[in-house]
Amino acid sequence: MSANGAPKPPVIADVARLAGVSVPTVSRVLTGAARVRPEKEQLVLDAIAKLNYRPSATARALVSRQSRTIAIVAGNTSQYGYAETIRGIEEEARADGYTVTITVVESVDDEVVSRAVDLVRDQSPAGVVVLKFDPPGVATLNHLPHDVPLVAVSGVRVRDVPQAVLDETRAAEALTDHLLELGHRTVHHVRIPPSRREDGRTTGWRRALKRAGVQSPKVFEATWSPESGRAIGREIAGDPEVTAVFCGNDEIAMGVIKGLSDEGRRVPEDVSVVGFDDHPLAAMWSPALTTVRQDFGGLGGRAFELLRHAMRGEDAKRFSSELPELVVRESSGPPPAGRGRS
Amino acid sequence: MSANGAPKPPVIADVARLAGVSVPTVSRVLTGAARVRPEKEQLVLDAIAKLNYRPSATARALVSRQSRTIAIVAGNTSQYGYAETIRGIEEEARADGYTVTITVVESVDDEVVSRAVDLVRDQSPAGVVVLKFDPPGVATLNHLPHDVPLVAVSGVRVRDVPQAVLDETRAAEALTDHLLELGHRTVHHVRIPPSRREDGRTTGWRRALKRAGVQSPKVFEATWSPESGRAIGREIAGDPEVTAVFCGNDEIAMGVIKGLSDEGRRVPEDVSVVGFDDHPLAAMWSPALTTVRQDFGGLGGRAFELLRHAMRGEDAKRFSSELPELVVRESSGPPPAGRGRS
DNA sequence: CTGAAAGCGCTAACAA
DNA sequence: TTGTTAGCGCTTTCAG
Repeated sequence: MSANGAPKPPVIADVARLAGVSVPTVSRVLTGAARVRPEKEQLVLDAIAKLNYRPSATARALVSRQSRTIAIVAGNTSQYGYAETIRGIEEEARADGYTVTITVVESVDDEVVSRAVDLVRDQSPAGVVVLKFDPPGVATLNHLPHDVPLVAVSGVRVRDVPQAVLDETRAAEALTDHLLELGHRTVHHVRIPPSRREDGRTTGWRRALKRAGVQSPKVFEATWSPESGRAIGREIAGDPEVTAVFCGNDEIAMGVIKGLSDEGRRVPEDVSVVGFDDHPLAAMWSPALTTVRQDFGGLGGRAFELLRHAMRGEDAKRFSSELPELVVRESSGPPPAGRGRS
Repeated sequence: MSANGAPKPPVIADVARLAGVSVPTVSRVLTGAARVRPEKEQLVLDAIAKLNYRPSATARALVSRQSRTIAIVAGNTSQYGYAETIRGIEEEARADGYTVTITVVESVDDEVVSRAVDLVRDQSPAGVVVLKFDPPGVATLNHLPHDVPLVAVSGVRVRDVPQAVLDETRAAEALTDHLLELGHRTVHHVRIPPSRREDGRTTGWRRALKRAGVQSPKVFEATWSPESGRAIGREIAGDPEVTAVFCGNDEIAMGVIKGLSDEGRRVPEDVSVVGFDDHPLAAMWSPALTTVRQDFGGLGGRAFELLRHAMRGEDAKRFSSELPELVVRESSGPPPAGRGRS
């Protein structure tokens, strides 16, 4: 138990000693905060290499009052869109030497939200990205301290916070237009749990319908589970008025198609069904799904980009939007004979 | 710029002052390290509440040399199994007041791996969970310092490190047996990228075949993308010998089915196809997928459980295994007439 | 350009 | 039981 008890990692003082300089000098070459005579700098560099020294992130965080950490707050992490967005953020952050933490907020319950907020604050992160695709995300966003760089990621723009969005509203319009152009009289909508009163997907659908002069029919409410889509599919199978359905995401669309086929209705011959996201399995589905491609990974990357600006204190870029691309495949087609627009 | 420059968060000294006690006393009630007279304790508690004080995790980490952070290392994060496992870990960890960080290792490249290892070390995490479902995970595991509590998560057991596993080998055997019992002469296998020479899924398949006295046919190699499964499906569509296919995961199975149907072959009438994982969409598929249910979320939870033991220094629990459950649905059936076992 | 001194917020050791 | 004194490893004044 002498020279052996765990080979403690080298600290800055060890480097200084080995290089024959003072601790602050080592610090200076580490941070580049001030110029150091080249020869000494080399000595320090050699010592660092020799000892395989790494500065303590913790100590740095203590003195600078912030860590090289980005906190991601999300209401969900395993859902495709969330997972991909997180991956995108992590990738960019890692390239910049940041570590990302994940904090999930499971509900809008005050207790839960404030616990999550505390967890985030305790990390004194250099920045925070909140995925506000759902109510928990939104709730948390509102309780987060405003003294730390913050960006939100979502489908619709709000004020106050820099934001990376996918223009879901316009994408939903395009999708609805596509169905209308195929000759359908109207388009029904199955929505996923909205992040607030109404999401861009629903708004875009409504807008396209209005522009075409048709009144929006009653909205069907799905959960995040494909099973809920299936139930709705079964339900609408009996209604001949329904010839086109726009679903909140691909997974729900798959469920709806399943439910429809449970009842013997064919897609797209009897009813057209379109999704949203271009899930990796969308093209594998039978029929292959017509949908809209969302680059969630890129969205995450753009969010980090915005955050980087905010962390630098540059207030310039506060908004980054992108229009998803319409992908027409097999699940959409003209309405059955006699049921189209006159 | 006087009493206004950002309302700095209260520190322990503020609490001590307000409560009229010394700083260490506050620390004592915070940590419970030593008994404090109840009346003073109350004073401290009041002050803490009044100031809305939260101890600095950073300062604590500096002195204790470790943070309330769990680092998760993974080769992938958006894939269903990974994402769910991560969710499971995070959930348990959060309940214990830990924050989780994600570090992804994109390849087995030395540079990449050591960068990831550094990123992890810099956090001085209280523990590390590595998802060694793939080569990058395995590679990183081997380079991680052994002086921090570590647990691995995977499908097969290895020595040295505490581990939470799903018994994929036995599950694969059960699935293969199921196909054999249906009357198929042999079962073909499409595998996903293995974490090492061979994974449990492949081993179990081989073992079941051997037990049945049939030689294992050539293995088809898929990537993580369903598209690769589709290509393989098209390829095997022409081979009448192939009547049953066991795929490395559900997504690949969906791809294979798509490829088969591209070529006009029906599932399960012409060929049976089974997957692995019980993906949320497996039941929505047409035909609904026969597969094996894996509780990835639970797996993550058990991994954290193991880690908690390791962090406490208890060396007791070092292994946690669970047998996935066979789920027979529609994609498997007897071989076509004349092509079954004599 | 460089070193000595101070201090980030907290816990641990030591007296009292 | 409690306060005083030392640091944890680093960056930041401040002299020189």
